Amino acid sequence: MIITVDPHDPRPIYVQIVDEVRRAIVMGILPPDAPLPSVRQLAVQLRLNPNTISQAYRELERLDLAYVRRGQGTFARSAPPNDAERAALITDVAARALIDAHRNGVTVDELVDAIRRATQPRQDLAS
Amino acid sequence: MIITVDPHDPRPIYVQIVDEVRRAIVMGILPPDAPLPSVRQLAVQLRLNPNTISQAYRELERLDLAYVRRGQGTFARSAPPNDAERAALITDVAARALIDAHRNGVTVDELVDAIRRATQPRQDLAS
Amino acid sequence: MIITVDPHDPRPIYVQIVDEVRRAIVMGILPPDAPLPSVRQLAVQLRLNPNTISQAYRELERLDLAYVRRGQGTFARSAPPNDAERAALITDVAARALIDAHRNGVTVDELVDAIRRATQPRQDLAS
Amino acid sequence: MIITVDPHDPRPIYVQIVDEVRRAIVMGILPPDAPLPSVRQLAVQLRLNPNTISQAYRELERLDLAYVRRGQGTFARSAPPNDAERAALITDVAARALIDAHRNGVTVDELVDAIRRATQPRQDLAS
DNA sequence: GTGGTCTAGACCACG
DNA sequence: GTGGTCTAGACCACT
Repeated sequence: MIITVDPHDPRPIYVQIVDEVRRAIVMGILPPDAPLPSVRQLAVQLRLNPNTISQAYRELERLDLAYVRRGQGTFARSAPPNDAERAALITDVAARALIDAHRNGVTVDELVDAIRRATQPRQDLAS
Repeated sequence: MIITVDPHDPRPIYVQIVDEVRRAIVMGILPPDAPLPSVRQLAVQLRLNPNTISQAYRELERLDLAYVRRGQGTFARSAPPNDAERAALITDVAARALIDAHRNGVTVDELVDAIRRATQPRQDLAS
Repeated sequence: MIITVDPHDPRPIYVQIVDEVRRAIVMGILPPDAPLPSVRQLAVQLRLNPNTISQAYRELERLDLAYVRRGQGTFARSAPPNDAERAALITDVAARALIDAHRNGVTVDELVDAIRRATQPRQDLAS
Repeated sequence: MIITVDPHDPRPIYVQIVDEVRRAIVMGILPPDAPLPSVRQLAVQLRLNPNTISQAYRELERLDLAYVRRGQGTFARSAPPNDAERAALITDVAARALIDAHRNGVTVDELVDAIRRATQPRQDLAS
């Protein structure tokens, strides 16, 4: 289980951790009851204060994505969604993006182009 | 020119104002040199602290979307639709969509597909 | 609005604060949208670290009993329950106490006596 | 003698064990000098770390509810039903009820009334 | 070993 | 002024 944080990311660090772990759980990379890295271990690995990790884990518990067993650690809770749930989720994400685009006067093509550009930043520079 | 803010919106109030005005300018609703509402007038209308409006207008000036004429007020920039500004706006929208997708374990391809599907609901089946 | 904490209480301090504020809100002492004491102010008053107050307020927000307005402060949210809700609440509390008592082999009379004793600790010592 | 623990119970595991055994002893289910299950046996049965059972038994000894005979095991105290212990247990139950009531803005009188009402559902209306 | 609580103190964004 | 985030470091309870 690899978790990374980016200090240049505008999201608070603890939110970045929440998002990373959420993704791992939602996608089934972390199956139910799988142990998350311990607070201290992750703090050392990411060179962060344990409190920051703790805050992230507390948030995950609040989101019902993880649970704590005293003296044992933190564990993943929810099962990955089935195909129908996943399809609905994808549609939701797309819908939110479209609303955001529309609100800002951005066309669909511009949005898709920008997404492509952001995720395939470098083409072949050679030749 | 109608500006609204939503206290439930997670964006800071002043950012909401910036976004509203930016959109109006970028989309041509506010033509070059058109006067923006005065700080005091807008503060009364939105029931906000004038400082908040000021902060938004300062940000608009910083973004080169407006300019101040002492004693006269704030005006939309006369420059041609600011391409750089528009590009930044598009990039922002794309970035938000990508964060949302990543958060939910949705891949870029799935996101783009869903956007396309949502906006081209009907497809010509003929040759 | 008076809030007190007792270091001898086994509950964590932040939980004590949550309980005090919750009670004030639930009982209508703090009407909807009434401002809670600011984090710093309460920290000074209770001689606690602001982080501890913050943790309590975050929990209140999680419980949907308070909300935060950036730069303005924290405010009470829910309205006091009506009579029927209140009666149901009281019945629930009593039911939980009875279950607890039964589980521990404590009779109803013993429970009531102990409650009376705990809340009227000193009778007239004179005469 | 059946002992169960519930991982969802907010009480620490070892406290749950103490409470179960305490109740059995206080209520006379475990007569004086009756042997408690061995640490290892109970650990296997409850799928717990033997250290946890040990901690519970140590607490029981501290509470003067059990005693250890080296090489033989742990036994219920022979003393007459421990009045002091029982009183402490009753006080604990009452204290929990009071915290719960206070948390929910329920007064002591309301709590006692509700308890009485719940346990004396029918009342003689005759003379 | 695990997570939970608390203190002290810093810096930031917001209104 | 407000709350939010983060660091550093301490002590505690639990397994």
